[in-house]
Amino acid sequence: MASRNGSQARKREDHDTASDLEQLFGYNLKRAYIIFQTDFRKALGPDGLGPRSFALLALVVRFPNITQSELARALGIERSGLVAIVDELEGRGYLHRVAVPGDRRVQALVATTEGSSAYADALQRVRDHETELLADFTDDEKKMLAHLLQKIRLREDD
Amino acid sequence: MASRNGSQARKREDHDTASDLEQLFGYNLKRAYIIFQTDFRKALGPDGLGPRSFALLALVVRFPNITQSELARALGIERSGLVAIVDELEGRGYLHRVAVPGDRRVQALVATTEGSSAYADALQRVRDHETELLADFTDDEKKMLAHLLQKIRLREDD
DNA sequence: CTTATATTGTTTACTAGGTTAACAGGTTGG
DNA sequence: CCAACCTGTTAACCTAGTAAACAATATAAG
Repeated sequence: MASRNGSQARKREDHDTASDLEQLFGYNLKRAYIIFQTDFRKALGPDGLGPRSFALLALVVRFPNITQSELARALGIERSGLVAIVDELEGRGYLHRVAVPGDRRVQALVATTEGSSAYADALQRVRDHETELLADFTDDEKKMLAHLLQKIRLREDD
Repeated sequence: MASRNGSQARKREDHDTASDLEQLFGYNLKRAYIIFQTDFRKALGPDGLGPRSFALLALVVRFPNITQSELARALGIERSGLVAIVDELEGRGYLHRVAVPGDRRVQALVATTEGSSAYADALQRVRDHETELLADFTDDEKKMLAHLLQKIRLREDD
């Protein structure tokens, strides 16, 4: 039995006992992000692309011959962090590094046909999972959410 | 001269060259979260509390004698992940583990006065940094953002 | 041309923030 | 009394990065 101490009689689950955390945008943003990320993995399966690989492949498919430095800038991460992701995607046969005639430092990235179709398939799954996650949202709410998140991203380079 | 050239000069950032990523909620949520998290650290300094420790301390201050299992549920992480955070906060002298008379398995957590005031200070800094990050947002937009993020969190236990 | 500076991809070591599985000790329901 | 279940904890692991150094290459300045 071991009932709680008298001073601690109120239950944690009560709505009127919310912590400061619930009012903070950063905390709620994080929790929301975790929900999406978890569902992303579920949608693409245990052997499917991870979020990072998916994002990188999206850019390579969209911008053939993009370089790793450009990718790093577009994704907002360091160049060094890209290497492992590119290695993984090359290992799957989804893209390859190709030499660029004018500049021998650069390794441009090009998606294979297998990579393009794997990406198209993954994109559909991701869109479906997002649609389901936001099933309770009206079109206006979705538009508003997209707008507000984009607006936050504008503050990126301050 | 200024009008046409200016808009043509932007290359990758243009709307007509956007990747699919820009339309995905998960990706934008992640980027927004990164922006907040980075600014959080800047606001609290190199030796300040990290986001995890801050969140845990917030709950301990708000709910004295909360247990680690209850914390894990509230924060949405595993019990095992809490140990290091509690150790850190105990090491800083911000809280301590206390035995609970009725149940010898449990170690209830109580914030010290030092912990409470460090938390109050940190909370103020975090609120200020969020205010600044969202300086371009109207009150309606902030309310809407808070509402939408909370709504996403409702899908947590599906 | 030559020298200084910058850029590109890469490796290595490190950090943050978790998870999963196992476990000992303590509690509780049948 | 015993089986099942909680609690905190450790250990090993995973994801997603950063920071610093480096060789090869490219570009700018004198």
